[in-house]
Amino acid sequence: MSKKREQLLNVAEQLFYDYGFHGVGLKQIIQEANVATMTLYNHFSSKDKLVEESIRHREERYWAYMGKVDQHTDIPFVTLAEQHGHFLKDVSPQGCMFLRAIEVYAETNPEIAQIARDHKAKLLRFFEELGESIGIKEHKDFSYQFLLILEGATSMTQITDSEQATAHAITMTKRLLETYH
Amino acid sequence: MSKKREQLLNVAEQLFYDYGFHGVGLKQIIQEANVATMTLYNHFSSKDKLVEESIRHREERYWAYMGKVDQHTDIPFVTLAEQHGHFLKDVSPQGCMFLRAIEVYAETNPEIAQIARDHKAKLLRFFEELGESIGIKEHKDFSYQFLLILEGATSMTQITDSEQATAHAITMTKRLLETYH
DNA sequence: GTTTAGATAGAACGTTCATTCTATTTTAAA
DNA sequence: TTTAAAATAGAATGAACGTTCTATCTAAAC
Repeated sequence: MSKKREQLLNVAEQLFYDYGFHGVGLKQIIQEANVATMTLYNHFSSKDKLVEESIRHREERYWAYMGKVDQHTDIPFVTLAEQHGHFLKDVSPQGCMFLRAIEVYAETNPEIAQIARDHKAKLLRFFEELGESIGIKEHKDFSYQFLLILEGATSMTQITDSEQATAHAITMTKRLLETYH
Repeated sequence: MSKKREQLLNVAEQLFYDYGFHGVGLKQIIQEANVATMTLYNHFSSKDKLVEESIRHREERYWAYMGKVDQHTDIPFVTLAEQHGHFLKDVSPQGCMFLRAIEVYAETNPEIAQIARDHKAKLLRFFEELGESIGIKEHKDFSYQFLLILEGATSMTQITDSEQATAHAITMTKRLLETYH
């Protein structure tokens, strides 16, 4: 993978997250990435394509936190809640970039919105399969409610702080496990 | 209150919600509200002021759902979860406008971000006082987790649908009440 | 009937936007 | 060392942006 391309994706992901997809111009991205205009257009055919790739880029970062959890522990879901909390603290203290993409592009660029939706669907399926594999009763309901807790923690991070949000999410996850185990 | 002003606020709130604050131009708002450019500027001194008032406008609509709940019931929190669900279905099926305002304006217009934050703080305080008044143990923890459930339901509405999200939120609220009652 | 305030349409302003073009320079492989 | 590809700075384009201006018109209030 090209070095310039990587720089562009890192800068774009950060700026899009901080100021919103429509709140950042390509000029700013180009400047902060130390890249020429045509370098951007050689790697990405349009701003919307750059948005697309930025979302995929963040998806990989999220799975770097969640995908490596040891699934053979007794309590992988508590660890997953903790990892989600680390992601909130390190990367995503101001809400969820995927949900924002759905909001902003649902009506204007369905392709982008779908990428974000697919990510959430994949996450839910991941929880369902993991829940089933460790013998959780009604693993579909359990997974839905577990994801609801994580999404709630993401939002609460915007209102209070990630530590508090994560601590409560972990408490709630433990109670959820008691209910469905 | 002026009729034109009300038209502007209704249209602006809807368009800002559907396409994002930066995704809508004043031209579109003016056209859909059937109003002249200068009429908008006579009522609101800038686009940012219109954004501000649109957020306050939506705040009133939210309290119209949540503020009228009979607080002398045994189970006002279940009713509040239901009302939140109605708000999601009727008004807010695509995420939370207040959180989006915080995200987009945190760095560029702190005044707008603060209005949205104040709304969430007020909501949390409302739950805390209500929880204390009906004798809930550790009413602060309870209220935080209740709000986390509602925020989670708002996000899950974007991923699945409001009916499913609300049903799970009510189930979780009932369990939360068992824990803290 | 006259006055006063508000609303109208639409042009104009200066800025920013995404995108394209050009011409030069750097980089890396052959 | 030659060659081809990639990256550069920066100007040019046309559209959209928020905002202001102008000049006409409507509608009550006196």
